[in-house]
Amino acid sequence: MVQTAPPPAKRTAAALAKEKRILESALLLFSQRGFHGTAVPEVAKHAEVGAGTIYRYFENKEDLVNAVFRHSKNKLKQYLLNGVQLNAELREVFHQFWAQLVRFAHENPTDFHFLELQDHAPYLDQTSKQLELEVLTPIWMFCVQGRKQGVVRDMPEEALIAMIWGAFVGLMKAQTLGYISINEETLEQAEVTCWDMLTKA
Amino acid sequence: MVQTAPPPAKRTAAALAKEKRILESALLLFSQRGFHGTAVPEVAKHAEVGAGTIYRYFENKEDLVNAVFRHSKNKLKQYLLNGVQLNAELREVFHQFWAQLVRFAHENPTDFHFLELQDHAPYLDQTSKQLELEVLTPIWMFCVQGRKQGVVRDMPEEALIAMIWGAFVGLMKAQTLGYISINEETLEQAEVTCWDMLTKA
Amino acid sequence: MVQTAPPPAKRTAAALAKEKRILESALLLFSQRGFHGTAVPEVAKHAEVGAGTIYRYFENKEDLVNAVFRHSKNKLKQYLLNGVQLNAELREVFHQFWAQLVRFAHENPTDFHFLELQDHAPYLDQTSKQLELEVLTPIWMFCVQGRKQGVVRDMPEEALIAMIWGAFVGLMKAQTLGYISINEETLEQAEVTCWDMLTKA
Amino acid sequence: MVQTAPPPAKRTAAALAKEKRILESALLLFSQRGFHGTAVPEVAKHAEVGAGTIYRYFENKEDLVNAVFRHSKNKLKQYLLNGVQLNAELREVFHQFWAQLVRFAHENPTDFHFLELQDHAPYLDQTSKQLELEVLTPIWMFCVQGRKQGVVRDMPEEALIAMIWGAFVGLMKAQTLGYISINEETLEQAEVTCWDMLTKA
DNA sequence: TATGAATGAGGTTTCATTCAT
DNA sequence: TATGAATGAAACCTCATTCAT
Repeated sequence: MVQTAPPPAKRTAAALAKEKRILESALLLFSQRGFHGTAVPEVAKHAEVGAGTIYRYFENKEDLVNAVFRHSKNKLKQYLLNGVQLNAELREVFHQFWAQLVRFAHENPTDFHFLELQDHAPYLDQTSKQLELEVLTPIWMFCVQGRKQGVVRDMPEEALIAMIWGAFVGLMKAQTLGYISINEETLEQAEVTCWDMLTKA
Repeated sequence: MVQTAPPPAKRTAAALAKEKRILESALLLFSQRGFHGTAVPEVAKHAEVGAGTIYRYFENKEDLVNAVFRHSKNKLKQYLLNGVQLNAELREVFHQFWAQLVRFAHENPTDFHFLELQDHAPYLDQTSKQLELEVLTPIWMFCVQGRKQGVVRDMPEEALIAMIWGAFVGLMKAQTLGYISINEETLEQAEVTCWDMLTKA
Repeated sequence: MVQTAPPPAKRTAAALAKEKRILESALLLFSQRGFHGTAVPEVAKHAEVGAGTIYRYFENKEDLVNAVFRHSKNKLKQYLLNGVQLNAELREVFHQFWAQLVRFAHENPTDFHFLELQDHAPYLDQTSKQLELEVLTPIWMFCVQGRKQGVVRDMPEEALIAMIWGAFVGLMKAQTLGYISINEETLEQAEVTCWDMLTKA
Repeated sequence: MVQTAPPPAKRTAAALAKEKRILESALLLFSQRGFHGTAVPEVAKHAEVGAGTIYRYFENKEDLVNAVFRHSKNKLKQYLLNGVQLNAELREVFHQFWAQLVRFAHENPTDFHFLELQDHAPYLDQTSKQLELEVLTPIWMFCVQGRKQGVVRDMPEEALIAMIWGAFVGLMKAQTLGYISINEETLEQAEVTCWDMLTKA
């Protein structure tokens, strides 16, 4: 064979790298200025590609933001799915959930900021909305289990989850906005506080 | 002189009414589509004034959104200042804070949505940022008092406040997004939960 | 009355004049370069208005080209409706039709060029397509009448009309492209030729 | 040397086939959407070649459309040159011209549509414009001959040709636009009509 | 030679702001 | 003072053309 086919992996690799740069740039700018406040050419410039190139990878701006959303949400999902052993003792499971949330927010501050500080509803498509629910599933199952064991506080699980999640987000947001500075100790106290939300008589 | 200036009181009244309409329209649209997603002419149309009129009351779009922000935040401030007797017993004070928050969110859903579901940092001016802190002052004082009495959980007040506030916002957000439906009972259970967050184990 | 309302006619007059300038500029450029070959800002520049102004008068480019089409087609319709006495003798009616066509093409060369030398189908809306048929109605009625009187050649009227119309267009097109130069005499000979197309051997 | 140049004959054959595919695709799309309405990458996709490949065969888009034009016009030229015996009797020659036109339009509807329903002037180069005239030459000679024999109507040949051609085009256009449906009989009646245009006293 | 990913100029359209009325 | 028509910069997106592979 004189003319070997070019390794498809290579072409794909370059394309994937470029797509990744675009997604990362979009995530950063969207998280800073919001969807409407971010211009596609700005994303292109930050990703060091031509403006038109973005439209080879994403149908339009809305498709792009959905891709960013899904990417971040999937990352979060992995943290919660892989880092938590659901068959452990309840107190331990909650501890692991908390630790994973902290790890996610620490290792991916931009993703966290993007996911929590915006009202995504207007541009999310069905797939993205579905994903949003999926992420909460393990937490919800954990609550149901706790309820059965009589450990979880007597109120609708969904409301409890929303409050605990909101407490965590509030903590992170306060830090981002510079209202507080969080250290290890505070984080552990916060974890206890949230466990108490979930359970205390 | 054929055209006498109208009595200043009347002019002021009419002007104030017009400014109010502009602020209300801006609040509504900003809360629905965000700052960048809202066009000034749209605000004018909704307020039933000419597009140019808005620029007689506000320097530019950014000035407008700051005015909206301050207006909503001041409203919230009033709820927390006027509706709470700080010299009452701690448990009761917290109960009143909670009731006022609920009342505010219930009576001013658009203001609440606008204040909590957006990342305002990019366009808020110094005055607005100052106001943001002021609103928290009574709550902060309440916490400090509780700390002195040994009732409040042992962790930084600012972090505690951020978490409790976040829990409330999370609850409201979940309702807005349609994840849960909140009734009186759930709200009371949520209040207890937050009190448990605040107080020692 | 101290402050008379501004004469609405005046405001309307200015707006109408501007709309007219836009329509005329669009007609000229569309007729020269076609729909896709003409940029909206070019039209704006030629009409001496801002690019955005066009979108105050027309929803979008397609709406604009439809307005141009209808304007030109209506003009043609008036020539054929007003300038022809349908109750005259057949030979005379045809003569008048011809004269009106010639007058229209002579007095509105750009309209004629636009209407005949483009394939409008892809962007015409229903109203415009309807209008296209209306213009042919008087001619069609004339043919039917001639058929009854046994004067018109024995073949489908629609085909006959298409051929006569095509012959006229071909004549004008040849002149526009510089293949021939038409004088009064030739036009009259052409008229006779078309009458001969219409009538029996 | 591992990679020897392919035999020139083979290369030429493959290249010719590819060029043909490009020309056919361009013809189809240009005829449907016009020059400015057709994107070069679309042509490439339809021809199943890379976008860059087109630029190995044609300098640019304008060069491509000229090639398409010449190709179609040459095809038409062949129909008129090869299918007509100019030394036959006049009535018969005309009949053959007509038959060839019909055959061309029937066998090459896309070419016919492309050639007649667009205003090519803006992008045709000199060679193409020259060709346009060449096609008419046999018809013109036929007219001159007829004139000598006193059979052709007394008016400028060029005008007559333009009208007859226009009549034929009008007939085809009406069919394409769905205004009429043409059968064998109508076509023959149309032929007689055009002969009458050419000759009738 | 053939490809098609990449580009950026330029297309259509929107909108913050101005200004004549 | 109030208006809203007008503007043009800038948004989103397309596409003729190039060039590394």
